[in-house]
Amino acid sequence: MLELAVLGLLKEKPMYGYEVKKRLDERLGHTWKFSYGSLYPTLKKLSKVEAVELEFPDGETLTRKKKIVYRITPKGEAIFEALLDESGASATEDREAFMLRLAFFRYTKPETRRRLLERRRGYLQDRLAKMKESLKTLRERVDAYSLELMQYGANETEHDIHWLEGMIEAERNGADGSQPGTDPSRFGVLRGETT
Amino acid sequence: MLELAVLGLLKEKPMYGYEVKKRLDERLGHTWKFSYGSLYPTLKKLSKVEAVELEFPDGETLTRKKKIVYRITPKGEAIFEALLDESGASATEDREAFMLRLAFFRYTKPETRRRLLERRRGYLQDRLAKMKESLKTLRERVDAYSLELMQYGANETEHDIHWLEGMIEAERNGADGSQPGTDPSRFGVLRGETT
DNA sequence: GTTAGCATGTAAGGAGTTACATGATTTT
DNA sequence: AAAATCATGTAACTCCTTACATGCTAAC
Repeated sequence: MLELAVLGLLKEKPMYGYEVKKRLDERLGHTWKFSYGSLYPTLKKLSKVEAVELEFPDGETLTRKKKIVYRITPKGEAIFEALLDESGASATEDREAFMLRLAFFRYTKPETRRRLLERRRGYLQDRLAKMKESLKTLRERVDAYSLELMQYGANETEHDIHWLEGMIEAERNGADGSQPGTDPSRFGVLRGETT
Repeated sequence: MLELAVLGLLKEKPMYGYEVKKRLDERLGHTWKFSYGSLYPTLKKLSKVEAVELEFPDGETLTRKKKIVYRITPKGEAIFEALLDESGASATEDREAFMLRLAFFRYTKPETRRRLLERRRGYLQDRLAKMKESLKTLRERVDAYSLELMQYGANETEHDIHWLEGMIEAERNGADGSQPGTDPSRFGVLRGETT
């Protein structure tokens, strides 16, 4: 996960490790968090397989400590694509994995996007049906707190299905040749202007 | 997490490991999942510290394989309470940890419940403010997919704050002596009857 | 001049997963 | 009699966290 996220972000521009974390927190912090204790080892690992290269902004040699800019290499781009493709069950069943893929949708083919969105929708529809079943049979047998939690889950799932539906629709209306991810009007299904 | 969940569920009645997983999936599967590969080692660990005791339903000795009922012991109840109490930052900042606590609210004092709910609300309010800030500054700099993701996050957070507000209110109206978790009318903030 | 935030890293360990392996029981 | 589901378990491994450690730089 972290490798995919880091490479995906470095595609935008070279960055410090610190900045990588800050930006990923901004965009994905809602769904997925990680610590510096996993970030730096990951960057190290990526540089060991030559997916990223290091740069020292002061012009000093590598003896100088602190402040390292990481830049993605062509090999890194290839690894990124491989990781993005390798989206088996995890990318549809795991919320975090799915959201991470969504964050990098602009690097995927329209067809890949549609497939992922529809699989996720299908999975959630399935789960929603099961949740409603459980709610029916358990309504009298569990306490109010557990029930509230289950109801919350069902509501959220329903909401998510709606959201996905809107995005699938938007993909359909924009997938005929327009550049991916440049037209904001295709989205905003749930926008509701919170300001 | 798993230890807390398993002990909490076993407080209801003795069960097979298999049943433990099924029931936890029903109630918490929306937020939190686990595999049998972690369940059985956990049960083993719990029995090693005498938090649970084993029972063989066929009346056979332990030579007989398969089908083991686990029953929580007084020591297990103590461990459960300790784990439930030890809710530092994780229980308010980590969605899964918070939801797990919520599932066992009926075993906590009204005061503990109020504290947890309010801390979680405070945390989400904080994050929402930061998310809105990010949205403002990033609106022109990131692609539509990332933006949609961030907007989704903000919407969901707002929704969650509302939900918590309803529960805090419900706690206030029901915390004056009524048995915890027995009056379903205190809830249903988001119910909306999905059937 | 001290607090807050920027910036990087490591060692030990926790909490799970995946894949495998086995066999009983129920349903079709 | 085959397939699904019930039921239990282990070994190797992955991914990440926590706690620690260091030092720079900007703001107040």
